Amino acid sequence: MKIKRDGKPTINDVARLSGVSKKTVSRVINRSPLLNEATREKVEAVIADLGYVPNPQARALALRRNFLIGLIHDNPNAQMVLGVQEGILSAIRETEFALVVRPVNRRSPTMREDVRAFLEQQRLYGVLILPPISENDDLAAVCDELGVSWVRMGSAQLDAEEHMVASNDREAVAKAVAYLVGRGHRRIGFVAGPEGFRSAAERALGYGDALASAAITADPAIMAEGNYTFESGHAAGEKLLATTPRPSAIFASNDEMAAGVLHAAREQGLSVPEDLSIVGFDDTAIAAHIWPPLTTVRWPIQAMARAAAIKLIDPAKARHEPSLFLSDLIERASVNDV
Amino acid sequence: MKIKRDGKPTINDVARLSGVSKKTVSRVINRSPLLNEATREKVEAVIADLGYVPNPQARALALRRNFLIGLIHDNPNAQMVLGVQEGILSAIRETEFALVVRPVNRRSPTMREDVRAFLEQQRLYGVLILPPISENDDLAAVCDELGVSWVRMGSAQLDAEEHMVASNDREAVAKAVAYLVGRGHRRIGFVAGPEGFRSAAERALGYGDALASAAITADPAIMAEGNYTFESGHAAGEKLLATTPRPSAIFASNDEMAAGVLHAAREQGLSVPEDLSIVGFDDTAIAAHIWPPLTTVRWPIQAMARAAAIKLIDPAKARHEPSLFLSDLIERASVNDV
DNA sequence: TCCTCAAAACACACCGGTGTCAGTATGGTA
DNA sequence: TACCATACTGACACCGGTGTGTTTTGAGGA
Repeated sequence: MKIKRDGKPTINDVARLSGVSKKTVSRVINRSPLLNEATREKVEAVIADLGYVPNPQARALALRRNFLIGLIHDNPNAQMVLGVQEGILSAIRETEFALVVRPVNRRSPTMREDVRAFLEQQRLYGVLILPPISENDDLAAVCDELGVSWVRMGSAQLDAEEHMVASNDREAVAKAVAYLVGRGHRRIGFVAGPEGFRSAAERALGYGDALASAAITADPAIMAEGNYTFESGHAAGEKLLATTPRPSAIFASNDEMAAGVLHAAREQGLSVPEDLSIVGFDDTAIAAHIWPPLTTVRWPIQAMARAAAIKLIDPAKARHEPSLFLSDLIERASVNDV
Repeated sequence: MKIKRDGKPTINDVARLSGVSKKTVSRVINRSPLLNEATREKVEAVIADLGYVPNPQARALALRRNFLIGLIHDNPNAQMVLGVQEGILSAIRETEFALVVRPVNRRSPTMREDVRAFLEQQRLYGVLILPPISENDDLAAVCDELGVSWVRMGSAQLDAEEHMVASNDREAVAKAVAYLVGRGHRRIGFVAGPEGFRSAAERALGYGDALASAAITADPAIMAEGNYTFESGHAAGEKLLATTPRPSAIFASNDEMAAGVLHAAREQGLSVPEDLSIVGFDDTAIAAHIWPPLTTVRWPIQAMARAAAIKLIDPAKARHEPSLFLSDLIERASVNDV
C-alpha cells in the first residue's frame, strides 16, 4: 500500500516514499537550484515510479494565479479562429498553460458583462482578444479592472507593444492594389468593409494610398461598402459593374465579398479574370476553392497568435517577438494583365 | 478596511462581515436547503456588496474535481470545430464549466501520449472527442484509465449512449442519393472518403443502400476514392467524367471533394447543373459560396455538440437528449432533373 | 418552569500545493 | 578546537474553499 487510497499520488506520497519533506519535493518539481543533486535524483526516481503529476488546482491556489489563458472572440471567420487557436497552442504546448475559449456575441447588450463574469469566475491568467471585438476598448478596460493581463490582435497598432499584435492592413492593401496597377489596371473598384470596423477603415486607407502613389484619382462611383458577407459583395459587384467605363479590376476587403463580386460578374456574363480581375483579403478556405482561385492577401495568423500568446505568458521572451506583421499577397488565378 | 488586503474578497471576508462562519457562507453559495432564510439573505447582501465570487481553484481542490471540459480534435474542418465550440458553449454558458481546447495531430506518433499528458496535467472533468480521431478507440481507453469521463462524436453509433453522440451518415447519404434518383438520375457516380475513416465507410454504405432500393446496379467504374481534399475530388471527378456513358449526377462524400468535382466538370466544358448534378456532404462554408451553390447534407453540428456536452456534465438531464441525429439535405442549385 | 429534539450554525480538519524562516550538516578559517 | 559562513532541508502556516461531527438555539410538550 504505497499510495494511501484510491486517487492519484500527491506530493505527500512522494515525500513519504522518498523520505524527504513536501517542500523538498516541491523544490524538485520547480527545478529549484539550491538542491542537492543526490536528493533530486532520489525524489525524481520516486516521482517517475509513482507517475506523480502535480495538481494544477492546488498549485493555482497556493500561487494565487492559475495557468489558463482565455481566447475571446466573436467568430469573425472559422478559419481565422482556428488558426489562432493553433498558433496559441504552438506557444503553450510545452508549458503548463491551457487554452480556454469563449465565443461572445458582439451585438449582445450584455456582452461586456458576460465577459466580465467569465473572467471573474474563471480567474484566468490572461486573455487574448480577437478582432473585431478587439477593437472595442471596453474589454481591455474590464481586464485592467479585474487585473487580468491581456493582449489584443488587430489590423492596426492600437496599444502599447505589450498589449498588441497587429497586422499592417493598410500597407498590405496598398501593396495588393499596387500589384493591380503593376498589371496595368487603372480603373480599380473597391469594396469596403462595414463602417465602424477598424480593419475596414485601414483597408480603405491602403486603397487610397495605392491610388495616390499611382497618381490615379479615386472615383466614388467605383467604390461601394459591404458588410463582409457574400451577399453584400454580390450587391457591391452589381453596382460597380454597372458603371461606365466598367472597372477592369476590383479589390474587395475580404474574400467572402470577393466571392460575391465574382458571382455578380458571372451573372453579367463576364469571365474572370479575362474581363475582370478580382483580389480579396484574408485567404479563407473559400479563396482557394472557388473558380478561378482567388488572388488574395493573407494574414500570418498563426504566427501572430503565437506572438500574442508569448506576450501574455512570457513578457521577457516576448521582446524577441515582432508586434507588427505584414501580410503576404497570395497570387492565384483571378488577376490578368489588362 | 473591509477586505483584508489588496486582492479579491474571499469566503472569509464574507463570513467575517456577515457575522457567520465560513461554512454557512459556503451553504449559501451552494444553495443548501438546510439554511435559515434570514441568514441566507443577510449573507447574500454581503456577497452582493463585496462583489464576492468564489475561487474556482479552491473549490476544485476541496471537491477533488474541477469544472473544465476539454475538446480534443484534429481539425477536420474549421467550420465544424467552431460549430462544436458554439454548441458546447451553449450548454455550459450558465454553468460554472469552461471549455479548454486541445488540437492534436492525428498523424503524430506521440499523439496518444500528448493527450494523456494533457489530461493528467490539467485534470479535466471530462472531454469531448471529435471525428476523425474520435474513431480511435485508444483515446477513450486513455480516458478510462485516467478516470476522465468522455463523450465522442461520430458518424455511427460506436458506443453506449452515455458516451456517444452520432449522426446517421448512412441514412443521410441514402436519403441524398434517393433524392437524386427522385430527380430522375439513374447513373449516379460516387466519390468515397479515404479508407479507414468510419464516416467514409458509412457514407459508402448509404450510397449502396440507395442504389439497392432503387434497383440500380452499382457500377465500380463510376466510383472513386478521395481523401476529403479538393485535389482528390478533382482527380476523382476527372476519372468519373471520362466514363461512358457519363454519369448524370455525382455524390461526393464531402464538400471539398464536391468542389473538386465541380472544378473538373468545368474544365471539361460541362455546366453544372445542366450537364451534371452534384451533391456534397457537410455544408461547409464552401458549399454556399461556390457557383452554383452546392446542394449538400448538413450535420446538425451545434445541436450534436450541445447534446454531447450535456451528457458530459449532467447525465441526469442527458436522458432527455437524443443520441442519434439525422442530417438534413440542404437544397441549393447544383442539382437538375435529368 | 424544565426538558426534549430537530434545525441551524459553528469549529476544525482537510484538499495539495508554496512561502517563510528556522535548523542541521559541512567545509573553511582563525 | 572553536567558530562561522554556506548549502541544504524541514516544520509550519497559509491559499480559499468543503465535509464532518458537535454545539447552540428555540419551539413544543410535560
